[in-house]
Amino acid sequence: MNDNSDATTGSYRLDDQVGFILRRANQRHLALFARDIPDLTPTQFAALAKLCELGQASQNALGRATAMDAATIKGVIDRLRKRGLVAARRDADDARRVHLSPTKQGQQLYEALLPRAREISKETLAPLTPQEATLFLQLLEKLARE
Amino acid sequence: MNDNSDATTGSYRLDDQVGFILRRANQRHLALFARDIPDLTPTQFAALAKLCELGQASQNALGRATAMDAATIKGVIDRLRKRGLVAARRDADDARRVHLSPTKQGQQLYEALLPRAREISKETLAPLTPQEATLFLQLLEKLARE
DNA sequence: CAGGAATTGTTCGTGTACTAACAGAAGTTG
DNA sequence: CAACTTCTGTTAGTACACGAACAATTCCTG
Repeated sequence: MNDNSDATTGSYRLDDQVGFILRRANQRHLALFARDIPDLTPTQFAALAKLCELGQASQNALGRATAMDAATIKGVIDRLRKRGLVAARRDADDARRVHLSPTKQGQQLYEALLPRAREISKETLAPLTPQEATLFLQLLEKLARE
Repeated sequence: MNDNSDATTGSYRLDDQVGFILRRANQRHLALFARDIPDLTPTQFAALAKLCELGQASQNALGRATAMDAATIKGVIDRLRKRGLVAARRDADDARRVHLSPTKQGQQLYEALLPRAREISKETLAPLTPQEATLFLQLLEKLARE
């Protein structure tokens, strides 16, 4: 009964902990992204991509759609606006809201980067067989939910 | 042949990309950690845990063992030193090196937190069955390698 | 409709994370 | 042994990421 699978007894090796391996897997993905798309961070690309998917959104709504809190999405959008990829204006119906939409330039950049973005996902999963990759994504999605 | 599994054609949905889900999974883990161990960040705990496992290490070597670059591990160690959890002294044999070891307090804190750390790993994997969790960790490790 | 509650966005502070550039020490090789 | 290279740690700069506190606006409910 000392097989280390119990959460309260047995040895604890940092290298075997989900959190630690998750962090390293994320690091590897970030490195691939930075190599293939150096002009945009993964976070910035996520915000731009989701905004292009949606067509438009308020700032906080875009943050929720991309799993960024209000403080984080603000910085990301500020940088995308500064580069002319995203347009912002005050919402007419709700004076609190900032209405966001991709600029033509933002839309074009997004579409131009799509092949590379697909390639990055592929490379990230390259250590797995196609069957393993499919299964992995299903399990990972379960972990991420909530 | 338009099943979206090709890396160069088909639709691209942000929500289905490895990198995006990986980031969300990591976020969920970080939230669990912060809830159960509010006094230490996951990174700080990783550095302390690995240093306790090894007994001692140079600063950069500890960084490599915990997947942190030189700039990152410095900040982490600075904070652990400030809290009296890690002791540092210049290495006698190699004047470049900073020799690190856990203090008695650091060792005690590490051991006191172990049950909670195990619980966090367990909670993180809770959405999966034990069989799924084992498989998931194997696949994740493959992705993280390199 | 008035007053409390919830939402939106902003700011501040702390903590990763990585790049680039640097200085000093140690190792390698002609 | 001298030049080159590598390794160690440090600093500066940029970019997430989150909690907490805040003001303005809108919503809800009595």
